[in-house]
Amino acid sequence: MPLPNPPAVGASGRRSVSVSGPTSGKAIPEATVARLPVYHRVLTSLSDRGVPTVSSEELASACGVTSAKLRKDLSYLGSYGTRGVGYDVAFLSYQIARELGLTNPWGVVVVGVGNLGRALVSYRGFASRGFQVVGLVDAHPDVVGTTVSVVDRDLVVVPLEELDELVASKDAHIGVITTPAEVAQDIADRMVEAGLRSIVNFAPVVLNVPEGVEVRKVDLAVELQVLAFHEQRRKSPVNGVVTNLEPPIPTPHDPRSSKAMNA
Amino acid sequence: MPLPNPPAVGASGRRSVSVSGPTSGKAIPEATVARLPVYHRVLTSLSDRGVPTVSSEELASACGVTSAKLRKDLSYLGSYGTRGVGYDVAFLSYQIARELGLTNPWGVVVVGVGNLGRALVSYRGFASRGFQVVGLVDAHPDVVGTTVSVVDRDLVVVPLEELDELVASKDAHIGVITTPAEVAQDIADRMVEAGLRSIVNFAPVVLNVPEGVEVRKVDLAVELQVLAFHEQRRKSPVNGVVTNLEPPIPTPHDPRSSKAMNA
DNA sequence: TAGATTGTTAATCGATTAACAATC
DNA sequence: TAGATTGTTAATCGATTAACAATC
Repeated sequence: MPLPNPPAVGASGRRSVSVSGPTSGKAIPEATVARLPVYHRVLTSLSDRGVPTVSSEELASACGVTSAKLRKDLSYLGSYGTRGVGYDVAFLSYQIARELGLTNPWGVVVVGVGNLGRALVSYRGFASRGFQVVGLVDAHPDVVGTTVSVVDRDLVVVPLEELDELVASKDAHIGVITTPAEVAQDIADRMVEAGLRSIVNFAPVVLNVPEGVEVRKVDLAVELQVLAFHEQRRKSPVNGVVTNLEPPIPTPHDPRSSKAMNA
Repeated sequence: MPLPNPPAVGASGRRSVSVSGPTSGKAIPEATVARLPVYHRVLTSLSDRGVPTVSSEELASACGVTSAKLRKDLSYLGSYGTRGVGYDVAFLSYQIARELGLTNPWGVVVVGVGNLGRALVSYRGFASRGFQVVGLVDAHPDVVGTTVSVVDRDLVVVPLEELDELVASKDAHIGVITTPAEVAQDIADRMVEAGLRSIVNFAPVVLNVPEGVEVRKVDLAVELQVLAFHEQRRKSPVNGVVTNLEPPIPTPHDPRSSKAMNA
């Protein structure tokens, strides 16, 4: 019974995501980790449609990356393809799921049950394999005690004071912040205090967290502003600024009255 | 009347974001562009609190980056600081706003007025300087014709067929997709057809768009999965996989019956 | 002036890419 | 076998970092 190609251990040794690899071995670059969920989703979709195998060219195209990048990314996980054939969809999907830690469920606590929080927990993407909303928290008395239906059942919103208890009793690992910006830092502090080490932050603030706690920020305003930058470039393709002679709006006062504006 | 330090033109010439710079000149790296909105927000906050000047060390700390990175980023825009003093908050804020194209407003059209779409348009972050929701679109007859209050006024949801007309009449430049995944590609096609070149996609699919159209993807599932990866590493710090001897769930069929699983 | 802080340089690091030997 | 496609290499590219000369 021939074993799969043994994962190429050793290699050079870039500094990346701690240790990992198929059964032992190489570190996985952060850029690769961020793409694995996309590969996994597309593979799941192919699997649902009954596609048995896929080439790196086909899969890459469906994922919006180049085939070279895809193959390189997958090579960090091990040798799961077959030369001349491609990848077995179900097998590769499972390997990625395993690498991402999706084979057992992670408990998620959502703090801030306003419009956004409610929208997210009812969002299909949340139910995607490996995650379960195990608690809803809010500080507002009007919201606490109300029932919100998440994917598989109903949850009662609990007050902020019960966050610690909730995290412990439900074995939650991930916190999602959907509060107003003003209170987000306080919520983050409480989450860390409660033992959470992974946070998704939807509030438009930079969170200050201790070493070892990972924060992923989701910010519509940032996305819009990056797009606006490119829109502006489109309008004046050669020389950035269109209305360059408009009146200097802010009048620098403190130092640098010399640095007012230039034509 | 001394002019500000002339922007250092020329330099080496990395390939980055087309052309740009203070009044002419250097390209701005994408990584820098993605951080400018954060700098801008923090500067706005400092300005609101009446802080007149800030050092790169202070600002960097508030933005969650290193001061070296901050200064390098700002150097792409021009020389807007004062050695020995720091940066004038209002002045620097304005320069970044100008660079990002936030000095004139960009019209935004939101397609998909479900829970998420509604939450986003009522979200404060949307009202952040330079953006205005000028249209709401939905395909569902129950939603079309209903009124939704956005930041400054009410908008009536229009049917998908009126997207072209809407984009043209309101001079919209950015499209936001908050529909179910199944229809997102169709919506993207229609947006491109309507003339939009900037899209924010909240649907969990990879959109296929022509050259020149920019898509920013926002995906909670991806964020959660990246965090799950790190959580898993935390559980088994040395050797990635904990339950490595669990039964091989997917049985690869097509090729590679040889590549079943390894211990 | 002396102290503080910027703007820039150069080295390092990580990510991408193209090409191709290995091999199914 | 001949054709197809992976896994890996090496070159390139872009981003980060530390250090410091310039200068307010």
